[in-house]
Amino acid sequence: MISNTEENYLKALFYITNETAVKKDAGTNELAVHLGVKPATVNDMLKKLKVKKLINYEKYGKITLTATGKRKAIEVIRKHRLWETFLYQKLGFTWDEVHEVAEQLEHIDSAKLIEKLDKFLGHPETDPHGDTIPNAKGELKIKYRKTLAEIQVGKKCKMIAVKDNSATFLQYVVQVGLGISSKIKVLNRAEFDAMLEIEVDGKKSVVSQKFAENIYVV
Amino acid sequence: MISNTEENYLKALFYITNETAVKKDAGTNELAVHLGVKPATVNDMLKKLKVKKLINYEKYGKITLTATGKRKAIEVIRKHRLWETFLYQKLGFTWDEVHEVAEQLEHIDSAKLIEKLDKFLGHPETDPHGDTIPNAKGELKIKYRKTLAEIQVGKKCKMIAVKDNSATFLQYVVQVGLGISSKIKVLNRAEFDAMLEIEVDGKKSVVSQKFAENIYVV
DNA sequence: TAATAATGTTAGGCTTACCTAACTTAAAAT
DNA sequence: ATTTTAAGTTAGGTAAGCCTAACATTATTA
Repeated sequence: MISNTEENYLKALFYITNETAVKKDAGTNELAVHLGVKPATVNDMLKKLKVKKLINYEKYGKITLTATGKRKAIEVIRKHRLWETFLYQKLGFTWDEVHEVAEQLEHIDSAKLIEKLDKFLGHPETDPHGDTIPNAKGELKIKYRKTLAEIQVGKKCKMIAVKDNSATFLQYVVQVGLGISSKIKVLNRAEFDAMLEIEVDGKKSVVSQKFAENIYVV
Repeated sequence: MISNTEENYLKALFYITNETAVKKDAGTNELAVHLGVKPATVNDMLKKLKVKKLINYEKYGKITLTATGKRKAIEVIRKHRLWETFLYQKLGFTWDEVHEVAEQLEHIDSAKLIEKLDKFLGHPETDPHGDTIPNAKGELKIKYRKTLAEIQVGKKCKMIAVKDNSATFLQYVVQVGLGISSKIKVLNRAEFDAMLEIEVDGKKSVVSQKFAENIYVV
Protein backbone atom coordinates (compact mmCIF):
# COMPACT_ATOMS: atom_id res chain seq x y z
CA MET A 1 0.00 0.00 0.00
CA ILE A 2 1.11 3.50 -0.75
CA SER A 3 0.06 6.41 1.49
CA ASN A 4 -1.13 9.87 0.46
CA THR A 5 2.11 11.33 1.73
CA GLU A 6 4.18 8.89 -0.28
CA GLU A 7 2.13 9.74 -3.37
CA ASN A 8 2.92 13.39 -2.83
CA TYR A 9 6.65 12.68 -2.66
CA LEU A 10 6.52 10.69 -5.89
CA LYS A 11 4.56 13.43 -7.60
CA ALA A 12 7.04 16.10 -6.48
CA LEU A 13 9.93 13.94 -7.68
CA PHE A 14 8.28 13.50 -11.04
CA TYR A 15 7.67 17.23 -11.47
CA ILE A 16 11.28 18.04 -10.68
CA THR A 17 13.08 15.29 -12.58
CA ASN A 18 10.78 14.55 -15.50
CA GLU A 19 8.20 17.14 -16.31
CA THR A 20 10.27 20.24 -16.69
CA ALA A 21 11.81 21.11 -20.02
CA VAL A 22 15.27 21.11 -18.48
CA LYS A 23 15.57 17.85 -16.55
CA LYS A 24 17.01 18.70 -13.18
CA ASP A 25 18.27 16.53 -10.38
CA ALA A 26 16.06 16.47 -7.33
CA GLY A 27 17.65 17.20 -3.97
CA THR A 28 16.59 16.89 -0.37
CA ASN A 29 16.28 20.64 0.05
CA GLU A 30 14.34 21.23 -3.11
CA LEU A 31 11.91 18.44 -2.30
CA ALA A 32 11.47 19.86 1.18
CA VAL A 33 10.49 23.25 -0.25
CA HIS A 34 8.13 21.61 -2.76
CA LEU A 35 6.38 19.60 -0.07
CA GLY A 36 6.43 22.16 2.71
CA VAL A 37 8.44 20.00 5.12
CA LYS A 38 12.00 20.01 6.48
CA PRO A 39 14.96 18.35 4.71
CA ALA A 40 15.34 15.86 7.57
CA THR A 41 11.78 14.69 6.99
CA VAL A 42 12.45 14.22 3.30
CA ASN A 43 15.48 12.13 4.18
CA ASP A 44 13.40 9.76 6.30
CA MET A 45 10.92 9.35 3.50
CA LEU A 46 13.58 8.77 0.83
CA LYS A 47 14.81 5.78 2.82
CA LYS A 48 11.29 4.40 3.02
CA LEU A 49 10.64 4.92 -0.68
CA LYS A 50 13.90 3.19 -1.47
CA VAL A 51 12.92 0.13 0.57
CA LYS A 52 9.60 0.10 -1.29
CA LYS A 53 11.52 0.22 -4.57
CA LEU A 54 9.79 3.37 -5.73
CA ILE A 55 13.03 5.36 -6.04
CA ASN A 56 16.70 4.76 -6.67
CA TYR A 57 18.79 6.44 -4.04
CA GLU A 58 22.17 6.21 -2.33
CA LYS A 59 23.50 8.42 0.45
CA TYR A 60 24.57 11.79 -1.00
CA GLY A 61 23.66 10.46 -4.45
CA LYS A 62 21.12 11.20 -7.14
CA ILE A 63 17.44 10.56 -6.57
CA THR A 64 15.48 9.05 -9.44
CA LEU A 65 12.12 7.32 -9.74
CA THR A 66 12.07 3.61 -10.53
CA ALA A 67 9.70 2.43 -13.27
CA THR A 68 7.12 1.58 -10.62
CA GLY A 69 7.59 4.91 -8.88
CA LYS A 70 7.19 6.79 -12.13
CA ARG A 71 4.04 4.88 -13.02
CA LYS A 72 2.56 5.68 -9.61
CA ALA A 73 3.44 9.36 -9.96
CA ILE A 74 1.80 9.57 -13.37
CA GLU A 75 -1.31 7.85 -12.03
CA VAL A 76 -1.66 10.51 -9.37
CA ILE A 77 -1.14 13.27 -11.94
CA ARG A 78 -3.77 11.67 -14.17
CA LYS A 79 -6.25 11.65 -11.31
CA HIS A 80 -5.41 15.22 -10.35
CA ARG A 81 -5.94 16.56 -13.85
CA LEU A 82 -9.13 14.60 -14.49
CA TRP A 83 -10.62 15.90 -11.25
CA GLU A 84 -9.61 19.45 -12.16
CA THR A 85 -11.36 19.03 -15.48
CA PHE A 86 -14.47 17.71 -13.74
CA LEU A 87 -14.56 20.59 -11.28
CA TYR A 88 -14.09 23.13 -14.04
CA GLN A 89 -16.32 21.71 -16.77
CA LYS A 90 -19.09 20.05 -14.81
CA LEU A 91 -19.30 21.88 -11.52
CA GLY A 92 -18.44 25.38 -12.70
CA PHE A 93 -15.37 26.01 -10.59
CA THR A 94 -13.03 28.76 -11.82
CA TRP A 95 -9.55 27.72 -12.93
CA ASP A 96 -7.88 29.21 -9.88
CA GLU A 97 -10.08 27.16 -7.51
CA VAL A 98 -9.63 23.67 -8.94
CA HIS A 99 -6.07 22.89 -7.91
CA GLU A 100 -6.58 22.93 -4.16
CA VAL A 101 -9.59 20.60 -4.21
CA ALA A 102 -7.92 18.29 -6.73
CA GLU A 103 -4.98 17.95 -4.32
CA GLN A 104 -7.40 16.06 -2.08
CA LEU A 105 -9.35 14.19 -4.74
CA GLU A 106 -6.20 12.84 -6.42
CA HIS A 107 -5.67 10.44 -3.52
CA ILE A 108 -9.04 8.67 -3.79
CA ASP A 109 -8.20 5.06 -4.42
CA SER A 110 -10.50 3.49 -7.02
CA ALA A 111 -9.43 2.49 -10.51
CA LYS A 112 -13.05 2.09 -11.53
CA LEU A 113 -13.86 5.61 -10.40
CA ILE A 114 -11.14 7.23 -12.44
CA GLU A 115 -11.94 5.30 -15.60
CA LYS A 116 -15.63 6.14 -15.29
CA LEU A 117 -14.80 9.77 -14.62
CA ASP A 118 -12.57 9.86 -17.69
CA LYS A 119 -15.38 8.45 -19.81
CA PHE A 120 -17.92 10.84 -18.28
CA LEU A 121 -15.70 13.79 -19.24
CA GLY A 122 -15.28 12.45 -22.78
CA HIS A 123 -11.60 11.46 -22.43
CA PRO A 124 -10.23 15.00 -22.20
CA GLU A 125 -6.64 15.62 -23.31
CA THR A 126 -5.82 18.70 -21.28
CA ASP A 127 -6.88 20.12 -17.93
CA PRO A 128 -8.10 23.69 -17.27
CA HIS A 129 -4.49 24.92 -17.00
CA GLY A 130 -3.56 23.49 -20.39
CA ASP A 131 -1.57 20.55 -19.02
CA THR A 132 -1.73 17.21 -20.80
CA ILE A 133 -3.69 14.49 -18.99
CA PRO A 134 -1.84 11.14 -18.97
CA ASN A 135 -3.90 8.36 -20.56
CA ALA A 136 -5.14 5.19 -18.85
CA LYS A 137 -1.94 3.35 -19.83
CA GLY A 138 0.13 5.92 -18.01
CA GLU A 139 1.50 7.55 -21.12
CA LEU A 140 2.16 11.24 -20.85
CA LYS A 141 3.40 13.29 -23.77
CA ILE A 142 5.98 15.66 -22.41
CA LYS A 143 6.35 18.21 -25.12
CA TYR A 144 8.97 20.89 -24.98
CA ARG A 145 7.15 24.08 -24.22
CA LYS A 146 8.46 27.61 -24.67
CA THR A 147 7.63 30.21 -22.08
CA LEU A 148 6.54 33.74 -22.85
CA ALA A 149 9.92 34.89 -21.53
CA GLU A 150 11.64 33.24 -24.50
CA ILE A 151 9.61 34.96 -27.21
CA GLN A 152 11.45 37.56 -29.28
CA VAL A 153 10.32 41.16 -29.36
CA GLY A 154 7.91 41.75 -32.23
CA LYS A 155 6.79 38.11 -32.46
CA LYS A 156 3.32 36.74 -31.75
CA CYS A 157 2.42 33.60 -29.83
CA LYS A 158 -0.52 31.73 -28.35
CA MET A 159 -0.81 30.84 -24.68
CA ILE A 160 -1.32 27.10 -24.19
CA ALA A 161 -0.77 26.50 -20.49
CA VAL A 162 0.48 27.88 -17.18
CA LYS A 163 3.34 26.56 -15.09
CA ASP A 164 2.34 27.81 -11.65
CA ASN A 165 -1.11 26.56 -10.63
CA SER A 166 -1.56 28.68 -7.51
CA ALA A 167 -4.75 30.69 -7.12
CA THR A 168 -2.72 33.88 -6.62
CA PHE A 169 -0.93 33.55 -9.92
CA LEU A 170 -3.98 32.41 -11.86
CA GLN A 171 -6.06 35.34 -10.66
CA TYR A 172 -3.26 37.65 -11.74
CA VAL A 173 -3.25 36.03 -15.19
CA VAL A 174 -6.98 36.66 -15.56
CA GLN A 175 -6.50 40.26 -14.44
CA VAL A 176 -3.95 40.83 -17.23
CA GLY A 177 -6.59 39.57 -19.65
CA LEU A 178 -4.90 36.27 -20.38
CA GLY A 179 -6.29 32.75 -20.62
CA ILE A 180 -5.68 29.50 -22.50
CA SER A 181 -5.56 30.25 -26.28
CA SER A 182 -4.97 33.98 -25.83
CA LYS A 183 -2.96 35.52 -28.68
CA ILE A 184 -0.07 37.50 -27.30
CA LYS A 185 2.20 39.97 -29.10
CA VAL A 186 5.50 40.87 -27.44
CA LEU A 187 5.97 44.60 -27.94
CA ASN A 188 9.11 45.29 -25.97
CA ARG A 189 11.54 43.89 -23.41
CA ALA A 190 13.36 46.17 -20.97
CA GLU A 191 17.12 45.53 -20.97
CA PHE A 192 17.47 46.37 -17.30
CA ASP A 193 14.99 43.98 -15.67
CA ALA A 194 13.46 42.10 -18.60
CA MET A 195 10.01 43.57 -17.93
CA LEU A 196 7.86 42.63 -20.87
CA GLU A 197 5.39 44.81 -22.70
CA ILE A 198 2.70 42.69 -24.30
CA GLU A 199 -0.53 43.14 -26.21
CA VAL A 200 -3.56 40.90 -25.73
CA ASP A 201 -6.83 41.53 -27.60
CA GLY A 202 -5.64 45.06 -28.35
CA LYS A 203 -4.99 45.71 -24.67
CA LYS A 204 -1.45 46.52 -23.61
CA SER A 205 0.11 45.30 -20.33
CA VAL A 206 3.51 45.15 -18.70
CA VAL A 207 4.52 41.92 -16.98
CA SER A 208 7.59 40.77 -15.07
CA GLN A 209 10.08 38.16 -16.22
CA LYS A 210 8.93 35.85 -13.42
CA PHE A 211 5.38 36.18 -14.71
CA ALA A 212 6.44 35.46 -18.30
CA GLU A 213 8.35 32.35 -17.24
CA ASN A 214 5.12 30.89 -15.91
CA ILE A 215 3.18 31.24 -19.17
CA TYR A 216 3.64 28.49 -21.75
CA VAL A 217 3.18 29.50 -25.38
CA VAL A 218 3.54 28.24 -28.94
CA MET B 1 -9.49 20.89 12.54
CA ILE B 2 -11.21 17.56 12.52
CA SER B 3 -9.49 14.46 11.10
CA ASN B 4 -10.97 11.74 8.89
CA THR B 5 -10.77 9.33 11.80
CA GLU B 6 -12.62 11.70 14.08
CA GLU B 7 -15.29 12.18 11.42
CA ASN B 8 -15.77 8.43 11.28
CA TYR B 9 -16.27 8.24 15.02
CA LEU B 10 -18.88 11.01 14.92
CA LYS B 11 -20.67 9.33 12.05
CA ALA B 12 -20.73 5.97 13.87
CA LEU B 13 -22.04 7.68 16.99
CA PHE B 14 -24.77 9.37 15.01
CA TYR B 15 -25.86 6.13 13.37
CA ILE B 16 -26.09 4.36 16.73
CA THR B 17 -27.68 7.07 18.84
CA ASN B 18 -29.78 9.06 16.40
CA GLU B 19 -30.57 7.42 13.11
CA THR B 20 -32.09 4.17 14.20
CA ALA B 21 -35.81 3.96 14.89
CA VAL B 22 -35.12 2.78 18.43
CA LYS B 23 -32.60 5.21 19.91
CA LYS B 24 -29.90 3.18 21.57
CA ASP B 25 -27.03 4.17 23.81
CA ALA B 26 -23.63 3.88 22.20
CA GLY B 27 -20.97 1.93 24.06
CA THR B 28 -17.23 1.50 23.69
CA ASN B 29 -17.59 -2.08 22.47
CA GLU B 30 -20.30 -1.35 19.96
CA LEU B 31 -18.36 1.59 18.54
CA ALA B 32 -15.28 -0.60 18.30
CA VAL B 33 -17.18 -3.18 16.21
CA HIS B 34 -18.67 -0.43 14.02
CA LEU B 35 -15.29 1.10 13.33
CA GLY B 36 -13.23 -2.08 13.13
CA VAL B 37 -10.91 -1.15 15.99
CA LYS B 38 -10.41 -2.31 19.60
CA PRO B 39 -12.36 -0.90 22.57
CA ALA B 40 -9.17 0.57 24.04
CA THR B 41 -8.68 2.61 20.91
CA VAL B 42 -12.23 3.91 21.07
CA ASN B 43 -11.59 4.97 24.64
CA ASP B 44 -8.59 7.08 23.65
CA MET B 45 -10.60 8.77 20.96
CA LEU B 46 -13.60 9.45 23.20
CA LYS B 47 -11.33 11.45 25.49
CA LYS B 48 -10.07 13.45 22.55
CA LEU B 49 -13.56 14.11 21.19
CA LYS B 50 -14.66 15.24 24.63
CA VAL B 51 -11.82 17.77 24.85
CA LYS B 52 -12.85 19.03 21.40
CA LYS B 53 -16.43 19.38 22.68
CA LEU B 54 -17.82 17.11 20.01
CA ILE B 55 -19.28 14.61 22.49
CA ASN B 56 -20.55 14.52 26.06
CA TYR B 57 -18.88 11.78 28.01
CA GLU B 58 -17.98 10.78 31.55
CA LYS B 59 -16.10 7.68 32.65
CA TYR B 60 -18.44 4.68 32.52
CA GLY B 61 -21.24 7.04 31.48
CA LYS B 62 -23.40 7.65 28.44
CA ILE B 63 -21.89 8.91 25.21
CA THR B 64 -23.85 11.53 23.30
CA LEU B 65 -23.02 13.98 20.53
CA THR B 66 -22.95 17.68 21.35
CA ALA B 67 -24.78 20.04 18.98
CA THR B 68 -21.48 20.69 17.17
CA GLY B 69 -20.68 16.97 16.99
CA LYS B 70 -24.10 16.19 15.59
CA ARG B 71 -23.81 18.92 12.99
CA LYS B 72 -20.42 17.58 11.92
CA ALA B 73 -21.76 14.02 11.70
CA ILE B 74 -24.69 15.10 9.54
CA GLU B 75 -22.34 17.04 7.28
CA VAL B 76 -20.32 13.90 6.65
CA ILE B 77 -23.48 11.90 5.99
CA ARG B 78 -24.67 14.56 3.56
CA LYS B 79 -21.38 14.36 1.67
CA HIS B 80 -21.45 10.57 1.66
CA ARG B 81 -24.95 10.39 0.23
CA LEU B 82 -24.41 13.08 -2.36
CA TRP B 83 -21.28 11.33 -3.60
CA GLU B 84 -23.14 8.02 -3.75
CA THR B 85 -25.82 9.68 -5.83
CA PHE B 86 -23.19 11.14 -8.14
CA LEU B 87 -21.45 7.79 -8.60
CA TYR B 88 -24.75 6.06 -9.29
CA GLN B 89 -26.52 8.60 -11.46
CA LYS B 90 -23.67 10.25 -13.33
CA LEU B 91 -20.90 7.69 -13.49
CA GLY B 92 -23.00 4.53 -13.81
CA PHE B 93 -21.80 2.70 -10.71
CA THR B 94 -24.12 -0.06 -9.44
CA TRP B 95 -25.71 0.46 -6.04
CA ASP B 96 -23.51 -2.13 -4.36
CA GLU B 97 -20.33 -0.35 -5.51
CA VAL B 98 -21.03 3.20 -4.37
CA HIS B 99 -20.67 2.86 -0.63
CA GLU B 100 -17.01 1.95 -0.52
CA VAL B 101 -15.87 4.80 -2.74
CA ALA B 102 -18.14 7.28 -0.94
CA GLU B 103 -16.42 6.31 2.32
CA GLN B 104 -13.34 8.00 0.90
CA LEU B 105 -15.02 10.90 -0.88
CA GLU B 106 -17.04 11.93 2.19
CA HIS B 107 -13.86 13.28 3.80
CA ILE B 108 -12.98 15.74 1.05
CA ASP B 109 -12.95 19.13 2.71
CA SER B 110 -14.57 21.80 0.53
CA ALA B 111 -17.90 23.44 1.25
CA LYS B 112 -17.97 24.88 -2.24
CA LEU B 113 -17.49 21.45 -3.78
CA ILE B 114 -20.38 19.89 -1.96
CA GLU B 115 -22.78 22.73 -2.71
CA LYS B 116 -21.85 22.67 -6.39
CA LEU B 117 -22.19 18.90 -6.48
CA ASP B 118 -25.63 19.14 -4.86
CA LYS B 119 -26.70 21.65 -7.48
CA PHE B 120 -25.21 19.57 -10.30
CA LEU B 121 -27.27 16.58 -9.13
CA GLY B 122 -30.43 18.69 -8.96
CA HIS B 123 -30.69 18.71 -5.16
CA PRO B 124 -31.56 15.03 -4.77
CA GLU B 125 -33.56 13.96 -1.71
CA THR B 126 -32.50 10.34 -1.42
CA ASP B 127 -29.39 8.34 -2.25
CA PRO B 128 -29.28 5.07 -4.28
CA HIS B 129 -30.10 3.05 -1.15
CA GLY B 130 -33.21 5.10 -0.42
CA ASP B 131 -31.70 7.06 2.46
CA THR B 132 -32.63 10.70 2.95
CA ILE B 133 -29.88 13.19 2.10
CA PRO B 134 -29.53 15.93 4.76
CA ASN B 135 -29.98 19.42 3.30
CA ALA B 136 -27.39 22.21 3.26
CA LYS B 137 -28.64 23.49 6.62
CA GLY B 138 -27.91 20.13 8.20
CA GLU B 139 -31.55 19.13 8.54
CA LEU B 140 -32.23 15.43 8.22
CA LYS B 141 -35.74 14.05 8.38
CA ILE B 142 -35.53 10.85 10.39
CA LYS B 143 -38.75 9.14 9.62
CA TYR B 144 -39.81 5.99 11.39
CA ARG B 145 -39.39 3.18 8.91
CA LYS B 146 -40.90 -0.28 9.14
CA THR B 147 -38.79 -3.22 8.09
CA LEU B 148 -40.04 -6.09 5.99
CA ALA B 149 -39.81 -8.26 9.11
CA GLU B 150 -42.65 -6.29 10.69
CA ILE B 151 -45.17 -6.73 7.87
CA GLN B 152 -48.13 -9.01 8.57
CA VAL B 153 -48.73 -12.12 6.53
CA GLY B 154 -51.04 -11.38 3.61
CA LYS B 155 -50.19 -7.67 3.47
CA LYS B 156 -48.43 -5.81 0.67
CA CYS B 157 -45.72 -3.19 0.99
CA LYS B 158 -43.25 -1.17 -1.06
CA MET B 159 -39.52 -1.27 -0.53
CA ILE B 160 -38.11 2.21 0.10
CA ALA B 161 -34.59 1.64 1.38
CA VAL B 162 -32.03 -0.80 2.74
CA LYS B 163 -30.41 -0.72 6.17
CA ASP B 164 -27.20 -2.61 5.43
CA ASN B 165 -25.18 -0.95 2.67
CA SER B 166 -22.58 -3.67 2.17
CA ALA B 167 -21.93 -4.98 -1.33
CA THR B 168 -22.60 -8.55 -0.18
CA PHE B 169 -26.07 -7.74 1.08
CA LEU B 170 -27.00 -5.48 -1.84
CA GLN B 171 -26.01 -8.09 -4.41
CA TYR B 172 -28.18 -10.58 -2.54
CA VAL B 173 -31.09 -8.15 -2.65
CA VAL B 174 -30.75 -7.83 -6.41
CA GLN B 175 -30.57 -11.60 -6.75
CA VAL B 176 -33.89 -11.97 -4.93
CA GLY B 177 -35.33 -9.56 -7.50
CA LEU B 178 -35.69 -6.63 -5.13
CA GLY B 179 -34.83 -2.96 -5.55
CA ILE B 180 -36.04 0.46 -4.40
CA SER B 181 -39.81 0.76 -5.12
CA SER B 182 -40.35 -3.01 -5.48
CA LYS B 183 -43.84 -4.12 -4.48
CA ILE B 184 -43.61 -6.98 -2.00
CA LYS B 185 -46.37 -9.30 -0.81
CA VAL B 186 -45.73 -11.30 2.36
CA LEU B 187 -47.13 -14.79 1.72
CA ASN B 188 -46.11 -16.65 4.85
CA ARG B 189 -43.93 -16.54 7.94
CA ALA B 190 -42.53 -19.74 9.46
CA GLU B 191 -43.21 -19.96 13.18
CA PHE B 192 -40.01 -21.79 13.92
CA ASP B 193 -37.38 -19.45 12.46
CA ALA B 194 -39.40 -16.56 11.03
CA MET B 195 -38.33 -17.38 7.47
CA LEU B 196 -40.40 -15.23 5.19
CA GLU B 197 -42.06 -16.25 1.97
CA ILE B 198 -42.51 -13.25 -0.28
CA GLU B 199 -43.70 -12.45 -3.79
CA VAL B 200 -42.06 -9.82 -5.96
CA ASP B 201 -43.26 -9.22 -9.55
CA GLY B 202 -45.00 -12.60 -9.52
CA LYS B 203 -41.80 -14.32 -8.43
CA LYS B 204 -41.76 -16.14 -5.09
CA SER B 205 -38.75 -16.21 -2.77
CA VAL B 206 -37.92 -17.25 0.75
CA VAL B 207 -35.81 -14.90 2.85
CA SER B 208 -34.45 -15.02 6.41
CA GLN B 209 -35.53 -12.80 9.25
CA LYS B 210 -32.12 -11.14 9.23
CA PHE B 211 -32.61 -10.30 5.56
CA ALA B 212 -36.11 -8.92 6.17
CA GLU B 213 -34.85 -6.70 9.00
CA ASN B 214 -32.55 -4.98 6.54
CA ILE B 215 -35.26 -4.00 4.08
CA TYR B 216 -37.21 -0.83 4.83
CA VAL B 217 -40.79 -0.69 3.52
CA VAL B 218 -43.95 1.38 3.63
C1' DT C 1 -26.57 -11.01 47.72
C1' DA C 2 -22.58 -12.99 46.06
C1' DA C 3 -20.37 -14.86 42.02
C1' DT C 4 -19.77 -14.45 37.28
C1' DA C 5 -19.88 -12.24 32.97
C1' DA C 6 -19.76 -8.30 30.22
C1' DT C 7 -18.25 -3.83 29.50
C1' DG C 8 -15.18 -0.07 30.10
C1' DT C 9 -10.54 1.83 31.39
C1' DT C 10 -5.50 2.38 32.03
C1' DA C 11 -0.70 1.57 31.08
C1' DG C 12 2.77 0.86 28.06
C1' DG C 13 4.22 -0.01 23.03
C1' DC C 14 4.30 0.44 17.98
C1' DT C 15 4.31 3.06 13.33
C1' DT C 16 3.87 7.14 10.43
C1' DA C 17 5.13 11.55 9.45
C1' DC C 18 6.66 15.25 11.20
C1' DC C 19 10.18 18.24 14.07
C1' DT C 20 15.02 20.46 16.01
C1' DA C 21 19.80 20.29 16.76
C1' DA C 22 24.07 18.55 15.75
C1' DC C 23 27.03 16.58 12.54
C1' DT C 24 29.10 15.11 7.79
C1' DT C 25 30.01 15.55 3.05
C1' DA C 26 30.24 18.06 -1.18
C1' DA C 27 30.54 22.35 -3.69
C1' DA C 28 32.03 27.12 -4.17
C1' DA C 29 34.97 30.89 -3.30
C1' DT C 30 38.99 33.05 -1.78
C1' DA D 1 44.57 24.34 -1.59
C1' DT D 2 42.23 25.70 2.08
C1' DT D 3 38.27 27.85 3.97
C1' DT D 4 33.56 28.82 3.86
C1' DT D 5 28.96 27.84 2.60
C1' DA D 6 25.44 24.89 1.08
C1' DA D 7 23.40 20.48 1.00
C1' DG D 8 22.56 16.17 3.03
C1' DT D 9 22.37 13.06 7.10
C1' DT D 10 21.71 11.18 11.83
C1' DA D 11 19.91 11.11 16.47
C1' DG D 12 16.42 11.80 19.44
C1' DG D 13 11.69 13.62 20.22
C1' DT D 14 6.39 14.49 19.41
C1' DA D 15 1.32 13.55 18.23
C1' DA D 16 -2.16 10.62 16.08
C1' DG D 17 -4.16 6.36 15.89
C1' DC D 18 -3.71 1.97 16.56
C1' DC D 19 -2.46 -2.36 19.53
C1' DT D 20 -2.19 -6.01 23.85
C1' DA D 21 -2.47 -7.09 28.57
C1' DA D 22 -4.00 -6.06 32.96
C1' DC D 23 -7.32 -3.96 35.85
C1' DA D 24 -11.87 -1.64 37.34
C1' DT D 25 -16.68 -1.12 37.19
C1' DT D 26 -21.32 -2.27 36.16
C1' DA D 27 -24.76 -5.68 34.94
C1' DT D 28 -26.52 -10.27 35.14
C1' DT D 29 -27.83 -14.45 37.06
C1' DA D 30 -27.56 -18.18 40.20
